[in-house]
Amino acid sequence: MGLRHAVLASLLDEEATGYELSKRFDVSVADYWSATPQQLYRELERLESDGLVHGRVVEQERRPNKRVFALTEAGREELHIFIAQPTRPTAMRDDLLVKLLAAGADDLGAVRKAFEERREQARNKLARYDRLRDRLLDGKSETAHLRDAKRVGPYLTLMGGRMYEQQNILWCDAVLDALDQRERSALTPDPGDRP
Amino acid sequence: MGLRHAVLASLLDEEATGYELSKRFDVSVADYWSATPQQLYRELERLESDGLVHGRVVEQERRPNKRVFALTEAGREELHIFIAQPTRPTAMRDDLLVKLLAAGADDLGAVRKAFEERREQARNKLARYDRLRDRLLDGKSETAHLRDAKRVGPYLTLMGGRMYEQQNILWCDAVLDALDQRERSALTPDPGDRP
DNA sequence: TCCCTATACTCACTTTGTTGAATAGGTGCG
DNA sequence: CGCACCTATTCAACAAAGTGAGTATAGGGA
Repeated sequence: MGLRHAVLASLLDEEATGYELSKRFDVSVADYWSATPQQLYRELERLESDGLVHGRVVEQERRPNKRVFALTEAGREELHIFIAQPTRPTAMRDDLLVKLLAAGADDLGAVRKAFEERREQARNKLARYDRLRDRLLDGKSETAHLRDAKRVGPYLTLMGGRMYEQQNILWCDAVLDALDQRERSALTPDPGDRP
Repeated sequence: MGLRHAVLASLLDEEATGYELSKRFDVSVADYWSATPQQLYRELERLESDGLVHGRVVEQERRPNKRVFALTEAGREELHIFIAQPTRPTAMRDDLLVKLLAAGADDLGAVRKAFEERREQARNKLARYDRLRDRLLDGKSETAHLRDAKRVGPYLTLMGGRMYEQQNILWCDAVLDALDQRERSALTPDPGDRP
């Protein structure tokens, strides 16, 4: 039931069409959730049949008609209930971990490449988060924002993503360092080594 | 195809029955992957019919017979191929993020509770990782281990998990601090505030 | 003796996520 | 003018992951 609540949360700020949501979940919300258009349209239909969102058709002249979905009272209530329920622990499920775990001597090159890519991605995300953060704070201080903003969630989740990517970069650095060390000690004709 | 490779990687060190794997994936490998027994039995069957693992029945006297699965050459090859393939970026998909994002003024108590729980879980995991680390290093230094060990994956993934949990704790601290600030500024009769 | 836990596995089902394509008008560019 | 891309959605089929219950045997403790 993950996507369900992610969609509801995404509709908290403003109503949206399936298409708009697919943009958010492809780029913006994808920071911590992703979904294809198909999933979103399906989820929206289910949410509507459960009465948690309400869609109205907006006729457009020069574009296909669209259905704009908004949260209902029941939808807001559902979010309250969801928030109050126990959170089950999340596993990482990152392919990169599996690759590193499984890597033998032959794979170190490929693993290095994978980690360099990951580090690059993490750096890009971090930069994006920093831009989003600046926009969100809009010149004000963090303290002021946390005091005055209607909802603190958007800022604090952003900080969560930011810290996650920073840690990610550090981990990639550590792994790449370790691989370097390996390579060097494999190359040097190691004099005093145990067979 | 996530579980598939996680299972293969788990069989790299030693063969196992579905039951044993379910233990690993419930506790140990669950550090970064989790699966129910049913998933594992199904996955093992698929892997066997694809020739990536091979199971042999071990007759037991005082226990039900069991099937012990081991990697085949094709299984090892599959892991090499997997490692060399591009890694697709992983989304976080953490309910806690959605909860925080969606939280309004009424939900701050519930959110606080959720974050305190998460922090506690993270601390426990961290402690477990530290124990595993000590066992893995077995008195040797990190440098020595990285130089001499057959595979560096187990240690480096452990360090990844460790860093992840440390960052998790810091994030929980930050969020809980922010919620505290909120509460205080909501309680104090704020004199010079904009309506 | 009875119940609980551990071993070892299976069946049936639902929910999620992924892939590929079809439809259909509009905008911008060279 | 044609071609690629953007808006906006739908259909069909499948693969992967998760849920819940059930079966059977054995050992240990109250």
